Amino acid sequence: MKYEAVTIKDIAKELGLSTSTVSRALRDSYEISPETKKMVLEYAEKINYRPNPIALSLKEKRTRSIGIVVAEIANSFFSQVINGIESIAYDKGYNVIITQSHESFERELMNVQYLASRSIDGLLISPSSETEDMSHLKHLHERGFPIVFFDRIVDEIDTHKVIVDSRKGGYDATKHLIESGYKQIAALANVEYLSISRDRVGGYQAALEDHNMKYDASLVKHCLHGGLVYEEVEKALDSLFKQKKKPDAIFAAADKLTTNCLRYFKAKGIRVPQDIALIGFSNIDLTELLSPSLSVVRQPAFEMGQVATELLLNLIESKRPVKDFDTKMLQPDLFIRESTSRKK
Amino acid sequence: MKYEAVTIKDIAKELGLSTSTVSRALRDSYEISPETKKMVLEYAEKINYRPNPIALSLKEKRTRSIGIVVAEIANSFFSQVINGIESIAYDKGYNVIITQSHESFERELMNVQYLASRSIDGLLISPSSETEDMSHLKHLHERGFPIVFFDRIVDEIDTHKVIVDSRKGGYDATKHLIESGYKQIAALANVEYLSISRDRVGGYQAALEDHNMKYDASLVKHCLHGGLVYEEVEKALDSLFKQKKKPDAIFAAADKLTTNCLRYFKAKGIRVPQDIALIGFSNIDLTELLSPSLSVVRQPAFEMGQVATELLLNLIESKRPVKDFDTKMLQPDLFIRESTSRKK
DNA sequence: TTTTTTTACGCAATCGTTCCCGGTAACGAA
DNA sequence: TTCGTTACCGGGAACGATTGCGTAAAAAAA
Repeated sequence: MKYEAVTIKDIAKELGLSTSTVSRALRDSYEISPETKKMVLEYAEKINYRPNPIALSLKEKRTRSIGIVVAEIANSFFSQVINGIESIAYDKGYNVIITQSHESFERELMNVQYLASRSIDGLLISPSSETEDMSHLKHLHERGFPIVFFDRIVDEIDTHKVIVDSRKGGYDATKHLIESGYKQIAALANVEYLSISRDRVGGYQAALEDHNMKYDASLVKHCLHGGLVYEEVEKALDSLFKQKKKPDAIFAAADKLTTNCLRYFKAKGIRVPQDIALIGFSNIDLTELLSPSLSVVRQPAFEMGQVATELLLNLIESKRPVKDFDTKMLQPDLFIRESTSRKK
Repeated sequence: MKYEAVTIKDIAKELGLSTSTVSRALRDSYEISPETKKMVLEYAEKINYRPNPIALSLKEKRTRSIGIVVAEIANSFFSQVINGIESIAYDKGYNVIITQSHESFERELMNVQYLASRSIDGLLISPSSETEDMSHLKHLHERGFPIVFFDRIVDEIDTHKVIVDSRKGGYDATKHLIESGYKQIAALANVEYLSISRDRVGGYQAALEDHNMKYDASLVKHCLHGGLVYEEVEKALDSLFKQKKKPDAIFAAADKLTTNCLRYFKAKGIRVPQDIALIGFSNIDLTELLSPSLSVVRQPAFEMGQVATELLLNLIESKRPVKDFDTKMLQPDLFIRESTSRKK
């Protein structure tokens, strides 16, 4: 079924004018007489004329739309980021195209390829946990395509980046556990090569050392899909609990890891915080309704989306190639609730 | 900063061919000699040529992309629907553009206008709770623009629709409350003119009557934004608890209503299910981790997205105007947990 | 050898819009 | 009368890709 829209030609034909005149009348050019303008404008209104953005894009070599690649929109953190992105983009007249990698490198590649082949003016991306090879993004960046990274960043590509002080988040969470009396603190993180994993675990390690507690690598487990699949969390926790010195607290360094820990404890009849304490990165807005209510490190997701978008639009609208790039760092918030009550 | 992509012209110039020849070589036309083909293909590969989808769209009058309008992607139900949509769309080579109305009519209008002005081939929409006037969609539909409604449908527009048997969902939830011994069952719903509200409350009413319990309109409250803002839920519950016959159970007819009820009870120190039972429509995957774990009516969101997309693609790819429209009805699932334990 | 067919490619129109050049009236001034 | 100005408007190229049609050269058939 084809849908035929009205074009500038239809107006020109009906009114006995040329397309140039109609175009100019619609754009309120000084070269067109007031009467002609009025006539064109009224007729355009009458037949509900809308300029074809596709044709405009072709001519202007810009689409006034930006692309987003996130792991999962179902993840509260990402949906909050997206809301932040939208809030700025719409203000500036940009449209937003959202795609999901589902933590798959292949999907990410597909999405980036599609988006980049001229249907967007710039890209906001938080790479999938599977993504080690960055050449797809590197190529684009080298050819001057505007890219801004948020949350998960890549050292080898020099462009604007927006991150949360993950190290501080990990540090504060761990410090809180230590000060609440926990002694065997395990950490659960996303894959190692991901920037946020390194930093969050780095903060965890620093907090331990600052409090004269030994860092034990066997207490740190990594999950390939960031907890997206329950089984990987189950496996990690199983192995933790099989060790001779069982953990009495867990620091989970990602949203899905945190909730899947809780799911695991519930399934196994392990009580939180009596048997084990739990704190994690999470942006879900139900953490205080959980059983027990969850202590979390919360990221300023909405703000992150806003900042990233502003940076990207700067890149897009800059006249000259940008060579100086910023990395903005936002601060996480620590929320203390029942899941890390002081150890008795 | 402008990003210059490689075009077919660059290849033609470099190889001393015409653009037609290059185009045909790339599309593997029989009219081109094997040697020329090889040469073109290799050079295209070398400079990483990608056809410009904008130019193709202009010529073919189709963009191979579909638009989505939902209230909130942060809502689990919608993000699951979107995943269902994507799963089908990508298989068929369609791209997906997601927009959010945030339950605002104005935002919905903006999004639909943008999407429809020729940048998408079809529309999947679940109108905002504020939307009473459907003329923006009606106009499009009358001009043959493919639209499929899901979840929230509109009687006055005759096109494909995908819904969940909301009446059955409301009926089953209410029946479960009755059979668990609750006597004063209140209902909290989205705005009245929304199809799903009518049906869910309709099911609630039918269940009461089938069990010889009087339907009391004062026990049914509506929230303009479907519980998106906590205050409207607070107000509705306040007024319910001020009545002389206080409810001993609540049936919440939307995701946000359900969780905000829980939030309210927690804030007021009202125990669930001892003081009041709670059951609601919800698609969040944390309901069993809540305190108490939540009895819910769950909708087959992913499947709904798949079915809606299949219907839409049928419309788009149909040669002749479609006059016969389907309304597919999917079945909800009832999950019984602690929040509706039998009354003592 | 001549005619026909096949092969392999180029020309130009097309999609909807903008914008650089022109062009032509009308009018006033010289 | 003639030139210059201003006010309006149209022709046509351009953006990138596809495609119907035309055609030269080569190959095959007569």
